[in-house]
Amino acid sequence: MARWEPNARNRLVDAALELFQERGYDRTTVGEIATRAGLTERTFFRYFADKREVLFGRSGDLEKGIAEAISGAPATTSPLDAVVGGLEAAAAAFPPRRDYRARQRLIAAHPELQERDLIKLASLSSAIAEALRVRGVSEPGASLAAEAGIAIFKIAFERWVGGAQPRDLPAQIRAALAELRIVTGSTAAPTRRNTSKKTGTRAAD
Amino acid sequence: MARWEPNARNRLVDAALELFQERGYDRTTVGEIATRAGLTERTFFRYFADKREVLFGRSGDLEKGIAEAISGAPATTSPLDAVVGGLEAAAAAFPPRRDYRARQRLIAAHPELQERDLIKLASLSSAIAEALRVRGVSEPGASLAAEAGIAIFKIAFERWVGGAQPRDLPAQIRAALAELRIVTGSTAAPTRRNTSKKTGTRAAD
DNA sequence: CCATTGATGTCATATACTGACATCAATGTA
DNA sequence: TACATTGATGTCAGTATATGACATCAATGG
Repeated sequence: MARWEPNARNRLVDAALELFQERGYDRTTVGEIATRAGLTERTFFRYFADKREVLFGRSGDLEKGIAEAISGAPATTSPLDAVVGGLEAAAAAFPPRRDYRARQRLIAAHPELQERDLIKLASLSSAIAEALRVRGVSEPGASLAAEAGIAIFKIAFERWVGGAQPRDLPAQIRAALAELRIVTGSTAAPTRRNTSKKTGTRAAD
Repeated sequence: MARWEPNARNRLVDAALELFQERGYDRTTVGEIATRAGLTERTFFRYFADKREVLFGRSGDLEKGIAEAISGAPATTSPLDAVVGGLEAAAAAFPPRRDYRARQRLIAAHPELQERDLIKLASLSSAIAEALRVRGVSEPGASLAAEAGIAIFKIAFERWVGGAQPRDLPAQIRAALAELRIVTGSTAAPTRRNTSKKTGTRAAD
């Protein structure tokens, strides 16, 4: 018999989600979360740096997946197409949108959670920019393409989760990309030559 | 004789900046800031919702200025051009970049301050999107153009404050816009530095 | 002359978070 | 077997942020 029940981390996440639903985010203390999970407040802070973080556990995985998808894109793919391709690939593996509804409601209602959400996206943006630089895209193009990708993802995700009629997240992403190209005044065909200036030197995937 | 020294708010801001420089952000308590400003901790929290906010006092003005500039743009101006025009106009009125250096260093070194910075930009993005909607731009185009504008501003501001050679902030903004157009596939050109001052980047050959 | 206002102070308290140290089953190892 | 080590957890004390309730008192205006 194990000394402790397993999955302490998951128990904390579940307890937190339940309690946030039942009583709201600010009227739930970390101590209450820990108690429901059969642990103590001190242990909560060993798993999560702060109270907000319990809602953002898996954000690192996404980062890794997207960066890999970008690295794997053909060398001829343009920066933004590589980014959006990576986003689509990651999005295809997302759980059904109903799993995000409660969480998104919480975030929308609490600025401190929005802040955390935003910094996770900023971190994702940095990872994407880095993946582009490895492909030979120079600054500030890499950062701008990354930020554009994040903008696309934000709007697509928002509409996917919140929209009335269910539409595929990858489809939302493609739609947002097309719309961005319209508002930026882009007229060129979607797939163009790589704008990288070091195309020939990129690593062979 | 007035009952209290005037400019309590500014005194708090100045005291905070001084102390953050002297001892670092986390080793400065709100009580110390208040004391240096000749006030009490409680009064600090009457002027600022939290400790971070003391570094973000004027962000509301920017929002208003940009929104107005967008509303004032000719009806024929494209959404993104209207946004960037607004940003340029606001940027032209910025204090010299050395006034931002210390603050940006602080923010860069403290995730909690980055979070606050990001949510201010998100708020600016919402205001811009709203101004575009008033102009008749529909969703998701309005939000995407707004986010694209923020992306441009972020990169331009970063390079303006941190860059080695001083280059006009409006010029940085125009350069970032040109680069974004390249990277979204608006023009097919390499990501070379555009040395021309005002014109958009053309295909170099 | 007096009531009101408003910026500030005082005090009490909740909650988030951290450091230091204790506990003790499991696990390895002489 | 005996014993040292490890690692997840608990206990406890403390600090800092943030908020509510109430007090103060010069200035202001009728």
